[in-house]
Formats: sequence, C-alpha cells, structure tokens
Amino acid sequence: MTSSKKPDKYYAILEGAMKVFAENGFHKSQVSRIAKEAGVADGTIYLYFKKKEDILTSLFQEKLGELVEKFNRAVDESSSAKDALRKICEIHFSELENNIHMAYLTQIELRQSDLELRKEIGLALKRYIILIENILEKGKLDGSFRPDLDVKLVRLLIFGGMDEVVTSWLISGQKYSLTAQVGPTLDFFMHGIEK
Amino acid sequence: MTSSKKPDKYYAILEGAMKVFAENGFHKSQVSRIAKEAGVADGTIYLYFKKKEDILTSLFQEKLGELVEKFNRAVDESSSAKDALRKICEIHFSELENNIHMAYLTQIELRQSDLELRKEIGLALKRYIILIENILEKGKLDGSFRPDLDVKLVRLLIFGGMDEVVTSWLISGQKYSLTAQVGPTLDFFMHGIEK
Amino acid sequence: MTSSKKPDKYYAILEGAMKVFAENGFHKSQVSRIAKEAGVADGTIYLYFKKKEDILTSLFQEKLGELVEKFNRAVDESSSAKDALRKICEIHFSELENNIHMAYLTQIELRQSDLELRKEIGLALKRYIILIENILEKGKLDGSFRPDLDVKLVRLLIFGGMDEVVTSWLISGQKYSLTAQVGPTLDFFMHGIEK
Amino acid sequence: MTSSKKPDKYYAILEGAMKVFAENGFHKSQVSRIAKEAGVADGTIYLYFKKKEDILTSLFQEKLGELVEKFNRAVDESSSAKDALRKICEIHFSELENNIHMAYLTQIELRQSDLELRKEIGLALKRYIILIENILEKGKLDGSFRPDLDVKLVRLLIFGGMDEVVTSWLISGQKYSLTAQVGPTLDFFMHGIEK
DNA sequence: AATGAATGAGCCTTCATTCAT
DNA sequence: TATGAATGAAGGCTCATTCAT
Repeated sequence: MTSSKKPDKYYAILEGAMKVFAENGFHKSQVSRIAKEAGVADGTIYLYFKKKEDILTSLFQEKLGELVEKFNRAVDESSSAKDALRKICEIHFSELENNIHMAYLTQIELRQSDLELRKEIGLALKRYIILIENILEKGKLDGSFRPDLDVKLVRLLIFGGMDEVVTSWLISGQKYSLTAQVGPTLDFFMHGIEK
Repeated sequence: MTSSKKPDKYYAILEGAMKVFAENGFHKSQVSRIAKEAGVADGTIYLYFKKKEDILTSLFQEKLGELVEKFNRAVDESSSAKDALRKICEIHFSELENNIHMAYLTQIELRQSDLELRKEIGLALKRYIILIENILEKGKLDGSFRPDLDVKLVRLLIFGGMDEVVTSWLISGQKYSLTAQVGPTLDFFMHGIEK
Repeated sequence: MTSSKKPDKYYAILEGAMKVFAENGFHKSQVSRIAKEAGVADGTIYLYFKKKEDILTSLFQEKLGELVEKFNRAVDESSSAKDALRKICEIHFSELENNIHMAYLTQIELRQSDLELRKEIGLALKRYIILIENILEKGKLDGSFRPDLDVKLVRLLIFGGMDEVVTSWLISGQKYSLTAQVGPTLDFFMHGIEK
Repeated sequence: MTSSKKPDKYYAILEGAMKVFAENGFHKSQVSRIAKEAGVADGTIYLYFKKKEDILTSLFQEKLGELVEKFNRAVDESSSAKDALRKICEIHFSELENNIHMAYLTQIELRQSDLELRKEIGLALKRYIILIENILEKGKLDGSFRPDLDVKLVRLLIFGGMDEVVTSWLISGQKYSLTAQVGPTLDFFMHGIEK
C-alpha cells in the first residue's frame, strides 16, 4: 500500500475529482468545482497535487492499484491459466459495470490527455498488462496454451478486445449486461473464430 | 464521394489541422496556428467550419471515408472470409504505419474528446465495424467460421484488439514493424490461444 | 430634395437597415444582415456608404427630411403660433405611433452612438428645433406668447418633453394611445402646472 | 445604504469604469482598460461583475442611488410643492454640471444600450420619476397646482425637458452655465408659454 | 496546513471592410 | 456597378495557479 499514510483530504479530493471528471470530462472540469465537491478550498488542492493533470493520474493510479490487487488475488487463487484468464475478464467487466464513475474515468476521461500523459498512464497499466502476460507464459509452460504464442502481441489483443467491449457498452448507454459477455469473450480468446 | 466538390481551402485547412493536431494535440492546437499552416486567414476557417471541434470531426470523417473505401475494395476482391479479415488487418496496420499523422489523429487526438463527440466518432466508425461484422456473417454462412459466433461481440474484440496493438506501437515510439504483426494477429483471431 | 437622384439600391439598403436596426439595435445588426434584407451583396453597401455608421446617419437624415417637410407644411397652414405648436405635437406623436420601426430608430438606435455621431445627429435635428424656435418667436411677436420667453431654452424643454413621452410610451410596450397625449401635453406647454 | 458593505475593489472598478466610459463611450471601452484604471487585474473585474454590461448598470444604480438620496433630503426640507420642484431642478442641473463624467455617463453612455438594458435603466430611474410625481400630487392636494393635472404625463414632460436641456448643454461643449437655466426652466414648468 | 481572493496569460470567434473577378 | 469570398484585428471572458494571511 503506497498510499496508506496519505491524509484524508488527499482522498477527499480524489473522490471529488472522480465525480466531477465523470460528469463533465477532464477538460470541462474546473479545479474549483473539484474543490467544492471535496469540501476544501481551491488552494488546498495544490498542497496535494502539483497540477490539475496530476489529480487525474493519481486518481488512476490509486484506483488501478486497488484493481490490480484484486486481479492478483484472483490469479493466485486460480486453478489453471485458463481459469486465471476467465477471472481477469470477470473482474475487468464486473468492476466497471458496478462502478460507472470508474468506467467513465478509465474509458473516456483518461483518453483525454496528450501523448505525455498517455505514456504515464501506459506505465501504470503495465502492471495489468504484465499480469496477463504472466498468465499467457504460464499457459505456454504447462502446455495448455499454444507453444508458439507471441505473448507480447496477444496480451495487447486480449486487453484491447476487452477494453473495446467495455467502451462500446458504456457509450451505448449500458443497455445490456457487461458481465454476460464474459463467456463468449473467453470463448473467442481460447478458440478464435475458425471452425 | 460526398466531398468531391468541396473547395480547395476546405482541404487545405484539413491538411493543416492534421499536421498541427498531430504535433500538439487538439487542446493545445490554436486555430490561428492551423490557419497559418493552411495558408489562410483565421477568419477563413470559420467559413468552412462552425467551431474548432468541427475541424476535428470533419478531418476524421474525411480520412475514415477514404479508408473505408480501401477496406471495401479489398473485401470485394477477397476470395474468402478469412482472406477478407486478413486484408482488413493488413490495411488497418499498414495505413497507419505509413501515415504517422493519421495514426496520432486516430489513436490519440480523437480520444481527447468528451462523451458527445465520442458518440459522433463512434457513429462514423460504425461503417468500419459493420464491415467486420459482414465478414463474420459471411464466414458463418459459408461454414468457415463457427456457427455459434456472437458477431456483435466478436467484431468489437477484433477491432479493439487491432486498435490496442496500433496504440501500443505508437506510444512505444514505433520501434518495431506494425505490419509484421498481421500474421500473428490473424492467427490469434482464427484459433485463439488454446492448444 | 437632396436625395432625388439616388439610385434604387441606395433606398433598398436604407429600408433594409431600418428593419434590421429596429429589430436588433445598431450594435447587434450585422452589415451582412442588412445586405441580405436589401437584396444586395455585402460589398455593394460600401459603394453607397463609407462605413456602417453612415447607414445610420443617412437613414436618419433621409427620414427626418421627410418629417420636417410635413412639419413645415403643417406650420405654414397653421392659423396661429399656438395652432402651429399643436400641429407639431400632433405630427410628432402620430408619425411615431404609426411607424414603430421609425420610433425605435429615433428613440433607441440613434442614441446608441458615440459623442461624435450624436453631434451629427444633433445637427440634423437642428432644423426641427429651429422650427419650434420660429414658432415661439412668432408667438412672442404677435403677443400670444410671453414676451420674456427664453426661446433657446424653451424649445429644448418642449422638444425634450415630447421626446421623453414618446420614449416612455415605446419602452412601456405601446400600451396606450400616444396621440391621446397631445391635448394634455399642449395644455402643459401653454399654461404650465401652476393654478 | 444597500451598498455600504461592498469591498473597496468594487468601488475602485466603478470609479475606473466611470472615467473610461466617459472618455471613450461604452462600446469603445475595453475591460482591460477599466481594470488598469482601477488598479486591478482583468480577471478581478469578473469577481464583482458578471459581464461588462453589468458594470454600466451597477455604476448607474450606485450613482443614481446617491442622487436620489440628495433629492429626497431636499424634498423633505422644502416648504412647498413649488419649492420642492425648484430644488429638484437645481440639484439635477448642478450635480451634472459639477460632475462631467457623471453627465457623460447619464446623458450619452447609458443611452448606448439595447432595449433590454434601457428597460433596466428605466426601472432604476423610476424612483426619480416617482419623486417628481409625488411632488405633483402634493401640489394638487394643497391647491397650488392645477387640479386637472395628468401627473403621469407631466412628470415625463418635466423630466424629459430637464434631460434635454442637460444633453444639449453637454453636446454644445458646456459653453454656458447650466444652473443659470434653473430659473427660466421653473418658470416654464409653472406658467407655460401662454401670456 | 488551509484559505480563497486575486491574478493575468491565453484564445476562440465575430464581423466590418476590402478587393480580385 | 456588383459580387461575396477572404481578411485579420480586436476583445470579452475563463480558469489554472499563486500567495498573503
């Protein structure tokens, strides 16, 4: 836990930001609005964050940290590589389905940033991507996955596929169940489309 | 060609915008900078576009239109559903690999927009997504693809996978060949990861 | 008639301007809007008027010219100074009551101008003011008006009084009859308020 | 005093605006110029006023408020309706004669506004107009003024007359004494022009 | 640590005017 | 004369950030 000693206001600001960002998007969210939502003065925000953008990245890292914890625990408890992949997909979909603010944050707001910030976010995502990579490696080793798998590539195809499914579901207005897509998604990842 | 009769300045502005957006990102690109790049006066831009944002969406639709043309031609000439899918992936990767500005535009800039704009972009992307869907349907019909395929889901998994591969390649600094990923990508789409 | 040889478009532009100014006010009226209303191209306006402001002053002088004609004829036909003053007031009120566009122009738009333009307008108004002054002088001479009248001052008090009555009527939304005020107004001018 | 608790900067901005408006007119006065004159940053103005136009109306209401105070005190101390009317005219003329900036503001700048703003100004002026009306009513009651006086009309004739005298004096370049006009003006209001 | 009033750089957009045709 | 596409100066307003208290 890197953040265990951060003061309450730090989290209050992050919570306020999460709400305001989700409602208005990053560029249309004023710092003063976040301050009001967090119940602090405008200037106070700058005691905890250097720039407005830092709130966004901190928020992401904080939330992603929690998520990766869950992913790790699930993978540890899994009986096989295939089972681990299913758990990853289950958690990925269910966590975002059950937390719309978080979904907006990851699928919409975090994309609203320039290349530099995107790199930083990519860095934070790395832990998640590597988790998938490890599962793929394990599957290759125990013989359940193809031995010629390009793990660097496939981890992107898997992550990108899930990511797009979530974004599409979000933009559509969450009209259908996201978790119901876990089965068919896993199926595609495992067997592809060829008969 | 819906845009064949647009005056030269319209395209000059779009070209200027493409360059400026790719270099600085949408929010950090001044309209006056685009005007200078296009060789027109600031005000002239507003004879062709209502708002700054309209330049971005028009640019996207113009470029995507050209791309979809290429996709359509390739699919028409393809011998099978599998071949069509390969062509799609080939064009998707090669076009963006050979046009860095366009790649920045689609992978970075266009994501820097609020929900409303994202919906508009999603609408424009629909044509591409449906193209993929048609290929999947065709493969199901001729028996080369699994009969139980959820095309609505798989089209997203395929598009999302390719999209992520491109973004990752772009953010990494284009250190490796994107087109070299076509083979393994197709392989994953066809057979999945299970042995 | 100074304007008898002006081409049709000159008048078309003035008519268009009158309508547009009355609807939106001088500062919120675009030249292009006037051009459209007049059925000419934007640039054509500048063949007849040097600047946007010139349209306003020309319009005023043109219209005031017509009005002063009417005032002059009425005064010529009047039997006495008192009768002349009544006719002035009647025409002043009825002309504006029957021509709302003209009323907006004189009471609202023409005031929306800087000091320099105000002086020019004042100059155009001079003919009207002098008309009132002449009536006052005549009344002094024929003994029907007080011999100690300060005509330079009273002409302003009379004009200003009528002007305010019109403006008040206009701003109120023309809820009552303006011409019905002629009688009491004359009464005040003739006898004042003291018993 | 409704404004007694407004912070110093509020008044500093109003003073700056008064000067700048009087010198250049409302439309030609930049907000940044007012800020500089007031010794504050541009943005500070928007902490106290919503829009540029609000500075104008606030200025008017502040100043008119002060003036109406003076009018009220004078009327209270007056011995008769006629005396009250004289005091009104005296203050009206002398205040504007002794405060050229204020005179420009009321006679020129405040007229440079569209219908909507004019209505707002009319509303603010109401208090003054009603003051005159009350004097007229009082004079009718105590028998010193005509019993058949149309107070709603005459109050406008009186206000309009004085207003025009001030404007004319201002536009002429203040070449003569305005307060010297009080006597003859009152005379006209009391007896009219008939012998 | 906390405040929030104050700052001032920055920019999109409008629109009167011009000029090549 | 007439056009209308093109110009480009100009400025109101926002809002991330600072700093005196």
